[in-house]
Amino acid sequence: MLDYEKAISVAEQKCADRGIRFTRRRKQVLAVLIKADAALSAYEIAELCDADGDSKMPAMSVYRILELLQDGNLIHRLELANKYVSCSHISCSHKHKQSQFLICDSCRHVEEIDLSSEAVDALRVAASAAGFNSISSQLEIKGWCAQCQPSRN
Amino acid sequence: MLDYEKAISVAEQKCADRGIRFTRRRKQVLAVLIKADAALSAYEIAELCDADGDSKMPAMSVYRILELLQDGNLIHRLELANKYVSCSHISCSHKHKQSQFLICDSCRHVEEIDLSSEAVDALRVAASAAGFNSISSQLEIKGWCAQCQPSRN
DNA sequence: GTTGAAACGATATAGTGTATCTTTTACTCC
DNA sequence: GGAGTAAAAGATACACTATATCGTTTCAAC
Repeated sequence: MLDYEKAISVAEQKCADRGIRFTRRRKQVLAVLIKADAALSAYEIAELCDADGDSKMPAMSVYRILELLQDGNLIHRLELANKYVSCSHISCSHKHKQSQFLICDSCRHVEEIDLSSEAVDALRVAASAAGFNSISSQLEIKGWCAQCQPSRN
Repeated sequence: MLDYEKAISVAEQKCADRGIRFTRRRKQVLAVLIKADAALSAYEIAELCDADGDSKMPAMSVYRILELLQDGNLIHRLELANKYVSCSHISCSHKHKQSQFLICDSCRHVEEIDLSSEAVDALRVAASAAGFNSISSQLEIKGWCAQCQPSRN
């Protein structure tokens, strides 16, 4: 899990750089995602904000804020399963054009990994052979983490 | 695109083997998927059945039939994009435990490919290093086919 | 304080999918 | 051929994910 305090301060700085506010709502959403350390749906995020805070978080706000956080590279949207996860590189200077995710099909824990360039090249070659000139910079792979044994395949 | 007649006859045989009927509705859904040669949503399939046939195809029936066809390994469900596609191996004896798909983000054309064992191994190794003991037997990769240039990444 | 843009709230609605119950179809047994 | 039976299909309701739109609030600059 990320260093929470550091991630929040980085997020504050990034918002300042973009000339936008890092409001209570935005902080709530990011905090929930960081603390969850798993992929959450927008509505799950709203519920956790409700539980955490004082006032009700509308789902619409969550969607707006998720989009904003995504534009700031603070979170990622996982298309497999329609869920969202905090970027594991918020608080490091590491630039990453590519995003690769392992998603546990059981507990939804997400690991953001760096595939070897050989592995990525192998995918590109296979894609090229099948007539695909380019592949997405985001790769999502479902699996089962060490804590969860595969129940199905 | 698949040999339509052959694929249908194989599907008939597979249903007979399972002791279930290959009804008009089931044939309609499979036929639409084979002829489309692209990933379709359940509701798109229903619409195409409507256009093709004489009576209205209810969406619920489509979902039921898709599940049944999937159980018979006649089609695949693509979780990226919530769409369905006919199995490219319907009419060949080729057994495939693994399924790997390239999905064009623009035209939704799907290629079912066979990754080299080296590429798959590289993914497994990376997953293992990140604490994932096993990965899904279905891999979905978004990209852009030769006809569609990448508009975004 | 006024103003204006950003942020948020609220409602409506579209798309995807599941649950449940009823009706129809088709096969078997007589 | 007709009744009984189970599979298949129809129909309705509803949950979840997501977007569109419009009104309201907040906050910083002036």
